[in-house]
Order: sequence, then structure tokens, then C-alpha cells
Amino acid sequence: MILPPLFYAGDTAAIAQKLLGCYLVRLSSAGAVIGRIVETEAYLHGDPAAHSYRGETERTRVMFGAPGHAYVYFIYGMHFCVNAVTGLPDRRGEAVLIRALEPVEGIALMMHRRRATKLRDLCSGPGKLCQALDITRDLNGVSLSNGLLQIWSADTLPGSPENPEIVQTTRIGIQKAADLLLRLYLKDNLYISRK
DNA sequence: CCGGTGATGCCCT
DNA sequence: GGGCATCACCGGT
Repeated sequence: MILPPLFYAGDTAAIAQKLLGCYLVRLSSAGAVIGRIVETEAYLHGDPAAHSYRGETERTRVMFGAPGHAYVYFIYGMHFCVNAVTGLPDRRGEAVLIRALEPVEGIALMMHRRRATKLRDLCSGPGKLCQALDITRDLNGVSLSNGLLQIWSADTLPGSPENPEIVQTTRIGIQKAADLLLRLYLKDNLYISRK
């Protein structure tokens, strides 16, 4: 079942945890691709590591919009990253970065887009998964509850444990607020970006 | 497996 | 003009 917009209107750190095990679904003319979310990071209101920290700009406009939409940004001159806009009270610039997926469906298409052959290299990082799912700036601002990019609940497909063990640790690649435990991943999962 | 490093575009100061 | 929510590649283990 598609997660409804209300799913994203709540405590952002809690949503980052609840998104683990859910499915990121990308529909396109090339075919459908599905990955199970195995790693996330929360970015909060008043969080110096969040893009929204310095207020709303053209780039961060979507972050300050309604929960349940995709915030896609371009980084390091060559990569995209995708977030789910979250938060209640909403429109404060909170979001959850999707950092890694376990490939589920459309693996041949993902391998073609990534020019990769190893399953573990397909979606084990925020830039990699955007390449595998063809997520670019075109998808910035789209609803996650209908359309070309969706998130489905964990019970949509068989194979996920009911109460998976979750590891909570520090976020990757940031300097500010580096001590906050806002990175979450499924314990022992082979497809996370790094240990 | 691990760590170091260069490539690259654009946002913000 | 600095810095960035990254990645692939290379070399040494």
C-alpha cells in the first residue's frame, strides 16, 4: 500500500525509522524499479547540517513545503540525493534522506543505469540509488503518494521481519552537528552505504 | 577489505 | 571563491 501524505506529517526522526523496510518505487517508461529502504538519515529544524538551516531559498523551497513530497538536490557536481519531506509542525524544513536500498525489482534496469554488475554496488549510497532509479531534478517536488516516485509500506511485499533490529548512529559526510544519532539502518543488512 | 584522492556543478557568502 | 547530506578508482593489505 502506498504511504499516504499523513504518514510524513509527524516526528521526523521517528519517520526516518519507520521508513526502514518500506519500498521506494520508481515508475518510468523504461520500466518499474523497486528497492527496500535499508538506511536513512533525519535532518531537523534548527539542525545546522540541514540544507534548510539558513532559511528558505530557491533550492530548498520544497523542503519547506508540505510533507510527503520528494526533495531532490544535486551534490558534488555529479550526484543527486533524494529526501522525503517530513515534519509536524510541518513546513519547517525537515526531511529524511534515503541513503541506501536493497534491490528488489528491476535489477537489470538498475545495472544498466549504473553500469554495474554487483548487486551490492547498485543502491548502497544516496547518489548510487538515484542513478539506479533515474532520480534527477525532474522529480524535485513530486508527491510520494501518487505518480512516478512512490513509497510503499513494509508489509506490501513479503520478506521483511516485523520488528527488524535497527542501528542508530551518526550521519555521514557532514561536519556540523556531527554527534547527533540521526542515521538509521537495518542491522546486518548487506546493502547499506557503509559500516 | 581499507584509506586517500580527484572529478565535478552549483549554492551561498 | 569556498564548501558541499558523493562516488569510482587506485594502490596497499
